[in-house]
Amino acid sequence: MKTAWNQWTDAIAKHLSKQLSITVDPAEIVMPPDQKLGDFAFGTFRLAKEQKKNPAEVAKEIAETMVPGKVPGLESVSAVGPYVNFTLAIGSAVAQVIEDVEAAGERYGKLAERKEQVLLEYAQPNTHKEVHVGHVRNLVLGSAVGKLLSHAGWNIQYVSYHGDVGAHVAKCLWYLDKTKKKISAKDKTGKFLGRLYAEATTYLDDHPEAKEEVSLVQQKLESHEPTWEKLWQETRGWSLKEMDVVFKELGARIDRQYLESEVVDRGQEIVDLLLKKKVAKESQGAIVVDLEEIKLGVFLVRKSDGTSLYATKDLALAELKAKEYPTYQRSLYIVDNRQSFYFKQLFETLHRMGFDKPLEFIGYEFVTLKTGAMSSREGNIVTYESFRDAVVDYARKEIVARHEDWSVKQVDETAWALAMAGMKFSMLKQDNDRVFTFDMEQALSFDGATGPYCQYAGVRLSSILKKAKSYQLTATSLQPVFDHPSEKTLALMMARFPQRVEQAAKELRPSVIAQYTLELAQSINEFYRDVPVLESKDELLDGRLRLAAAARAVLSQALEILGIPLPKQM
RNA sequence: GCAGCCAUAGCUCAGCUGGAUAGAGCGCUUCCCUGCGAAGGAAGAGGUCGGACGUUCAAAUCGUCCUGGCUGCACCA
Repeated sequence: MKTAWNQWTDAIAKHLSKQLSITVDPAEIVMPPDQKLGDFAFGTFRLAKEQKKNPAEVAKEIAETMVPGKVPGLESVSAVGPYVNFTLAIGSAVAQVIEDVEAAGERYGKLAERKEQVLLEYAQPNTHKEVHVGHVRNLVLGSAVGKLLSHAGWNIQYVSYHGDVGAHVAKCLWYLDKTKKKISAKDKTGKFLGRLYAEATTYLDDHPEAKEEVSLVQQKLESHEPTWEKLWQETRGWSLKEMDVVFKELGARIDRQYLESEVVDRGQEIVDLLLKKKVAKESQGAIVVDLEEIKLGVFLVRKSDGTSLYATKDLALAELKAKEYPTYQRSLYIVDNRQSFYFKQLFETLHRMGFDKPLEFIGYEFVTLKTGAMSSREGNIVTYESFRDAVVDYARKEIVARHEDWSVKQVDETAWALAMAGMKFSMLKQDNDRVFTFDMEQALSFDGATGPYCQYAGVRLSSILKKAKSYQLTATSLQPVFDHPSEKTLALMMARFPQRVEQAAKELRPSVIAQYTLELAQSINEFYRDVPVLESKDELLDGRLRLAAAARAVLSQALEILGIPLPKQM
């Protein structure tokens, strides 16, 4: 379906093409920097060059000879400098956008459905460690990328991957055993294990001689020694259960949970295969893939003691994914940018072993603190839980201050919606390739460019619509009665949504949608500031209410991509 | 040494498939609630778009070089 926006630019481009006897692409119809100049603009640079004339003159000629009425909905044409500016009539423009949104309903802004499957790997916290704000960025970003691609029509399969074996597990369990910690029922959490892991790390720094003991534990774990195996399975369960809760809270969908333990054996087989195919070779006792000639260094796939490492398992994981999802068209990995070099090596190695399925790496910069990098060693990790609790508490306090009469349930539900908005929006509003400096003080603000700000605009519209229920609507069909510039600004903003979704999906950048949501919220603010909806009469009242409802629908769609709910009240 | 990312207002960031006076938010200075909710809005101060050269009618945007910061680069994950 052609959107209102495309209809306008197409019509203008077509008319210009005809009048000037040249081909004007609709993409050449752009937006002026200031809406006072017009709603659309056409730069005459190319034309002027061809005709060897001054661009301003060309613009003036076009504007003078063009009859606005020839293009439906167009009100006026004017030349400013080298640009021809086009202004739409408010009434019909707004009505057209509302009709678009109403007709599309839930599908507004969504691109044509396609069958192709996309694998999206994200959510890779390890077991036996704490889930911290760094993981939150991954989870929130991954979910948004998935939603974005869904809107663009792809069939997304969300996949998580957890390191449940390896040195860090051995370290944690070794320390648990060594210190003979008493474990109470409430200790059976991933958080508890994460703290143990941190303590173990500190201990080992002071007692490097104990590393041999850890190594021994790791060997016992890898040889499935029954007592250790049992402890491993039990503790892993705590972590996985906790992650499950975290993912659910953040609305991070997982269709298939992969664990390193299920690919480690196959990984070793693949290394043997690579050796046989001479893709890999022995070096200093270890097995590597030499990628020096393409400046990718050497890729270690098996340690000299014969045990596996990350790469060993990732090779097998790629294979397993391809086996379980044989028809996938794209396979995305949402991973910390610090691993981009590693992933280049991995993809190249997969390629050399004959793996020809498409793979894409989506990197994002890490999360740091004002006081410096987060490190379990220094114990300055901001855990997901502490972050969430602080934001929820803050939200609750703000709500109670405004609504003394609300029930506990109402306060809790709304606090949750605001907290999620605050957390997610702050993580999504900036681009992936920017280091995110986590600042609790900033996180605890719902003013300005924040998630709650966006929600507030929607809530205000809801408030108007709710009050309007007592009004008697007289008109049934939408009339082009709109007359305020703020109505048009809002409508044009709504009309731009589909193309922003398309852009964001193409670039895999949820920040495009976050920025759009802010702009839309601002337009909504202008609208209800300037336009007295409930004081309007008859068709105008009806039209404005429908504009408000449509605007709220678009806002809600945009927020949905970001994983942010729109509360009824706040 | 090799590679990747970043550099735009005091701070946090948009804008980057070249185009009209470089935009938000925070903070700061003033205003606006008996008005469809002030988690809002209006106004103001604040910028050599890191630097140089180049391409172009036109560069924050493209290219080259440089500077500064961050991050990777063999037995961690």
